[in-house]
Amino acid sequence: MRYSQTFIPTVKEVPAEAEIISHQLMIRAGLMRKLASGTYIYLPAGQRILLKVMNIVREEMNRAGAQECTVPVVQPMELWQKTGRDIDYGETLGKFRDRHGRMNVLSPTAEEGFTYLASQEIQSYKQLPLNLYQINTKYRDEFRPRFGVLRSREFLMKDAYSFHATEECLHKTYMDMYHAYRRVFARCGLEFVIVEAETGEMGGTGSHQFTVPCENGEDVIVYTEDGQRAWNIEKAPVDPLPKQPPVRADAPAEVHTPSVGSIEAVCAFLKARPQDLIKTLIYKTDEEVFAVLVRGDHEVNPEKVNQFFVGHHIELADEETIQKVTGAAVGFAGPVGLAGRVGRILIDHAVAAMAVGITGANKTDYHLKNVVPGRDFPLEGPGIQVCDVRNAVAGDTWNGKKLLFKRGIEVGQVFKLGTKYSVKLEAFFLDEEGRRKPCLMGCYGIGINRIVASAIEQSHDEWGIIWPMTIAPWQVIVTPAAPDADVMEAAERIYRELLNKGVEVLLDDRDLRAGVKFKDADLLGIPIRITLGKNSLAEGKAEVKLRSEKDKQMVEISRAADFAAERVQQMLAKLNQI
RNA sequence: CGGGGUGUAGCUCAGUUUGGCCAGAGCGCCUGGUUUGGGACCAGGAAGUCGCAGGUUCGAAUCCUGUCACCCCGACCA
Repeated sequence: MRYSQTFIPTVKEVPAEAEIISHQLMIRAGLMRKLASGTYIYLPAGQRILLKVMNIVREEMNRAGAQECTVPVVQPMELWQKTGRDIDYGETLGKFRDRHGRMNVLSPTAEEGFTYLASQEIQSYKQLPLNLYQINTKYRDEFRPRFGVLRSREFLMKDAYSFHATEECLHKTYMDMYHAYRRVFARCGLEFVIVEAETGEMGGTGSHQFTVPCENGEDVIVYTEDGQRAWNIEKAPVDPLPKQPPVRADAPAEVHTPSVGSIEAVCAFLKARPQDLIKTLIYKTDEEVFAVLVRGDHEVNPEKVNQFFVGHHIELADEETIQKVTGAAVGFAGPVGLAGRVGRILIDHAVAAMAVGITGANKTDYHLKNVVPGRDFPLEGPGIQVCDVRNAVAGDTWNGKKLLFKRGIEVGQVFKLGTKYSVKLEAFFLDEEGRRKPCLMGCYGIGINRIVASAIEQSHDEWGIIWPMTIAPWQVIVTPAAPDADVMEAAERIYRELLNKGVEVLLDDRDLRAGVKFKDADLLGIPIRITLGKNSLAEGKAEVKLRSEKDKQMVEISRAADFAAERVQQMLAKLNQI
């Protein structure tokens, strides 16, 4: 392709709207433009990259035995009402009413669509397993789109759904997909970490996330110091802390703490440290109010709490409920005398390990000091449980191994769904003995746009993007660096040779100074550049430079195309060989 | 949805506190010339209802009211 014929509008200045490097470079390199908050137009170079990623994903899905379909983006609301996800998804679910008054959903994911299909088509165990996927636009009306394409309202997702008669069969496909995912991300040139993930409200039986470590990631990865285990922070377990040696403590005493509700405020007021406090949070489900106790410097992990209320949605209680249960305003709840006033009390191990602490007094504007867990409030009894309900923090261990932390971008997730959707949408089959059973399901997602953004986050320098060969918009750029006709001619010849060899090559035939061409080539991140200048031409040589390396190499002009084509093959092979 | 911030030329921004002599700069774009291996130089030029709608005023980018959009933090998120 000739640069003069392309539409690659690069920009010098950093766009004001872009905060993180991948977002900045995607705009600066002319890959995309914003249409509205969280929605982007992909320009030709960006589109080429997306297509390359999609093709890698497609090849690996097909290799793993999944078959490609397409399910409509616009789906009837009734389908979503059957699974209850019209409610569960809340405001994030995009919907609109059509001219007939029917409500429609803009698909944020497609369990419903594929399970509907299975419910219509699958009758016998002989049809199983079945593994179907699509690569299609998804829409989520995010509260706050951000970080360019890392959290956008509209995005491309590869989503696969598998149907099985047995747990073993589900597990086999799950592992096939797991390995296919490893291949996908490796081929895209990404460094990634596989973490154990929470199955959340979906009540599934297992899940892994594929995460690209980088500063700008929204997810937190927790891993053991020996690298043997890794989790999403939502899932990461922690060892109970050692019980602190008992101290002589007087009976609990009320202290007047007017309007001092937050942890920081209490600390400042009582000259205490956050770890000396016991935080009491009041939660509710649709049928019960319960309390969670964590140390003042710890955070409740809602996913861990959720394990105790499978199938229910938990949320922080409203002011009115808190007032009713504790008899005090928000900020003054405490465990002393709380048993019996709430359905359950979950006490984090770290709280149980405390010798003495400060808590709310269940009385507005008062706290209690000298509170000794076990003495002043029970650590066991009906509805009372000491357990792991907080986020891991620096210094924590698991099985005695130190836990370390990293930020990351989630680019894929595999998930054993169980029968949640097949039961609700009646995707049943008859087994060998004629019994009617719901299909066991797995679902498997990959964020196509996120792969692109993470590749940039992970591979760039001060000049621009450095694409892995497998997903680069072009493999080679030929840059005539002088306006002379013979230089241009030599470049043309190399360009045609490369085209004939099937190399994806861009010829920078623009009437511009060499510096501008170099800047654009670097910004765009094309892996190999062949430069022709007056001097090198006089010596019969062309210069070959890898985007990822500083050094250039002089090659005989007659061999330049061959040389570059070989390098392309080597670089592709290196990424594809796994 | 709560908190903070920003809307002025295609882009990045100054000007708003203290209303008028204030429609500006750099980059980009167009024309001509010189230049030609790391975002060239000179000369000339086009380009903005100052987000939008009201209001105050002799006079509004600037003050007031409303509204919209965008960005950041938080809450939320298979």
